[in-house]
Amino acid sequence: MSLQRNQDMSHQPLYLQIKEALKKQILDGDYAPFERMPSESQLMKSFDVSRITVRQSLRDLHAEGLIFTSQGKGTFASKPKAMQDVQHLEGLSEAMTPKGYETSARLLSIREVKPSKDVQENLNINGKEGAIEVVRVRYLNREPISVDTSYFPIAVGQKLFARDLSGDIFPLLENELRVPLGRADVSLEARSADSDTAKLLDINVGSPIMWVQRLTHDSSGKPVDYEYLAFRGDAYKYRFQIERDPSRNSGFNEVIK
Amino acid sequence: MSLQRNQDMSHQPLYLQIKEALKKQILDGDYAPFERMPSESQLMKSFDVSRITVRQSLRDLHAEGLIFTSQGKGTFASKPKAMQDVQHLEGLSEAMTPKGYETSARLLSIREVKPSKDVQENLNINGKEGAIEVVRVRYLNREPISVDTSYFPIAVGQKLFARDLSGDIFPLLENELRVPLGRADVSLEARSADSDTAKLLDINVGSPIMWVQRLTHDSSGKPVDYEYLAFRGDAYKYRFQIERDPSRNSGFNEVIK
DNA sequence: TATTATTACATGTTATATCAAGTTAGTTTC
DNA sequence: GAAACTAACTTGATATAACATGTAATAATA
Repeated sequence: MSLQRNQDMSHQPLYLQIKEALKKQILDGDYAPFERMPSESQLMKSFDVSRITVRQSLRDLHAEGLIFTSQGKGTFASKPKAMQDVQHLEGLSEAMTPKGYETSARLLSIREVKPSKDVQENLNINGKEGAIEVVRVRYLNREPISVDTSYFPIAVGQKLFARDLSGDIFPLLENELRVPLGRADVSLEARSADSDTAKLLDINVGSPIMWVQRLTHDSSGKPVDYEYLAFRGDAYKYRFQIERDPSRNSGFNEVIK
Repeated sequence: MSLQRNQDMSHQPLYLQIKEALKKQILDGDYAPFERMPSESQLMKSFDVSRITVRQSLRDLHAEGLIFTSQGKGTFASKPKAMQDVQHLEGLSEAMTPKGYETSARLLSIREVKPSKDVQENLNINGKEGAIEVVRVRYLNREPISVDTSYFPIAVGQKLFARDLSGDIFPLLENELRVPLGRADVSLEARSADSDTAKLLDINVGSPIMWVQRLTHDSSGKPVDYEYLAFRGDAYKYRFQIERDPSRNSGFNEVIK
């Protein structure tokens, strides 16, 4: 296994490279659920790194739930997480498209920018690469309801310059640019509108807005779109259903033995 | 600072002892949010351990969201945000406890009331029946983060009078009152704090709050708890993942983006 | 044969030591 | 005075080393 070592720029830490390599193997099914993985000393040899570096990789994988360890026994691939149902999606789309209303978008700007720390971390790019920023205002029945600020990696984002961005970007990505979309991480919080946002949304400064951060990945798990969505508080409601988790178990050590 | 070292049995690893000591300091408010904490070398001296041990403690605290670091600058106490997962139905303290936060609740009132239209419809009771109203302020790390107003049908609610309501109500319902919980309907929106809420949450009137309505059913589908949760906007974040449904090309992609 | 040591190997914990890289404040230089 | 340099911090990454502790298979023993 060859790692990109510290000779020039543009390299990731060894432990991250190892983590990604192992992660890929697990996700590719090279290790079946509950199958034992190579021991730390084996990994040290095959990657030619110290134990600390190996353990740092394993710790990250553990934190992501991809592996678990058992002292004296070894390290094992986890059972892959069950897919979430799609009920959330239904709730969100329902909130977004009340029947009989039309949505549209107005493009404010599209340009290459030096990405902020937050954008860098989420898109997994370094500060030297640029990112493509797209700012739009979205309307529901002629009324502004959100300001969307999206960041794309250069490779993907450059293709957007020549496209019509007055509609939806996701179908454009999927159908025209052939970027298969996968998981998205979303967070919601209530904030106050700053003056720019307030002006665009036609509300008073300080009015409540729903602040949404969403990181969308392609089907291989690579980030393709990180965005901030500022929704007018009085025009946005997020509905969904959740199930009580009946299994309150702890730890998988029992499973092995 | 004296640590229990490896002389006999019944001791915890040094890094865990250090982690707990620092955690206590943070939760006790010895370090204000965003305040710089002692550097790694200072911690090495004061605890008389190696840097690796200190860093292991800090890594755990970081994973729990209690601190954040900035290379070259230092390590800082976080302003903790309550985060809940949408996948499962759980109360706040259930969600937060495994992440290293301390939660508590203060009971403001519990009484029988004539239910509002909204409560009647959601609990599926008529205006002649009463309902039990429980109002509480919930705290995270000693700071108020939400005002919870819950309504229960008489049958369930009466049993709550004799109970300790300073913790989470869900486990109480399930374990002590033997009410098996099932699905819940939830909605989130951003609102402004009214004067009562603002006073209880120690924020200014008009500050953004996350307004949550939640209707919880038992496992047979009968409503058992309808509640309004007013979260401080700066202390609450709702986070979840969604999967793209490959079988359907419409869905959330088109709607949102 | 059944039990007990032994041994080999697994992860867990901790120490010491470098070098890299980001930040800050002071000092020098132009 | 402003810009550049430097020194002294900070956290980040990585190597080598040792011992503790848990597990499993094998060998020795009762």
